[in-house]
Amino acid sequence: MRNVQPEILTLDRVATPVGEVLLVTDGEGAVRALDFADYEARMTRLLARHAPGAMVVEGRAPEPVRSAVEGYFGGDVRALDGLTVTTGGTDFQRTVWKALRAIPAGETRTYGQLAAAIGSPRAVRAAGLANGQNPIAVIVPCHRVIGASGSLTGYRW
Amino acid sequence: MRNVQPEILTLDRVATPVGEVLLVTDGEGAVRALDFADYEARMTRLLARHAPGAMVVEGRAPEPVRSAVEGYFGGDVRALDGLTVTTGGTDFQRTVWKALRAIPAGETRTYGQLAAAIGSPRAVRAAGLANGQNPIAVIVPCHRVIGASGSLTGYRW
DNA sequence: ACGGCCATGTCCGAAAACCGCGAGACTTCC
DNA sequence: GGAAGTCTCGCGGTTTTCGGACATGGCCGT
Repeated sequence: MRNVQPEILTLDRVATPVGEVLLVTDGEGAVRALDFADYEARMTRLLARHAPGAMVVEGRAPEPVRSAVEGYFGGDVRALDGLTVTTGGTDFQRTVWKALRAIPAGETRTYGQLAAAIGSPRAVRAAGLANGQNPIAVIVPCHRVIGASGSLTGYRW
Repeated sequence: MRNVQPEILTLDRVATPVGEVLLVTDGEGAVRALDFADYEARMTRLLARHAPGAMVVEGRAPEPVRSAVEGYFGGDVRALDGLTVTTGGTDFQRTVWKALRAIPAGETRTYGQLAAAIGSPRAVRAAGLANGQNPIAVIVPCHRVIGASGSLTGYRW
């Protein structure tokens, strides 16, 4: 094989007040990955896992997506809500991420609440893990989840 | 992910004097897999390994390929020589299969000769295994390889 | 002559480790 | 006595590692 033409992903670099972000979109305008430039290695690793064999080329993201990202960092916390995201991962992971996006901006949840929301109240730790595998930082708000005591618990990046 | 549009493969069923054969071709007319209908499960498994995510639809293979297969089973042992095949697998496996196709019709080789031909004289057993992973029966003549003593050794199907 | 051992590359299944947690028991300090 | 901090253990899904098995053949020691 290996003549199967790989999927083409576009990597854009968007300047924001808090630093440069990397924005990866696919041919259909869906966001595939996003992270701060400082964590490029991490993002690349996650992307490789979720889109094996994809070819990443530098380029400009579709305008609506680009505007949304700029708008968010410009102060409009809801600017990202309308974006479509496409992720790989297992069913469990996608379920977790979907639940994450349902958290309104400004609110927080504990890992326990998150686990309960996806129907597996005891899969607390697993939910935390899935949280960390999320390739789309910021849009999928992994930062809105805190420990039961209100602490940050981890978040090592 | 999983909205990556999958590659489309065509599965044709060709009647021959010795039974029905399954013939899988891709959009470029290359043979991707071939086996007798009795071993459909095995072929599907190998295909899944070598072309992950591909979608298989029933249909008619390109006419030149179809004719070649019919011609071979009709008695023309060289009818398959001109076909192009496309396989997945590791480098080692592809090397083995390429060496296999180089064996003229009617001749045989031992596993040792086969291993020597690909430059790893001691990888005898590995060569045998690679032989079994071959998704394209008949065209890639796994049946022209015998044990050093002239026995059939395995070939459990 | 005969039997046993080892090399070689890959796949597969099982098992264990890994984690961005939380509850409950226990200790410590007022 | 009570409140707050600490330790231990189990939760569940995913990833990684490891140990076999396999379509054999040559070499070495008996």
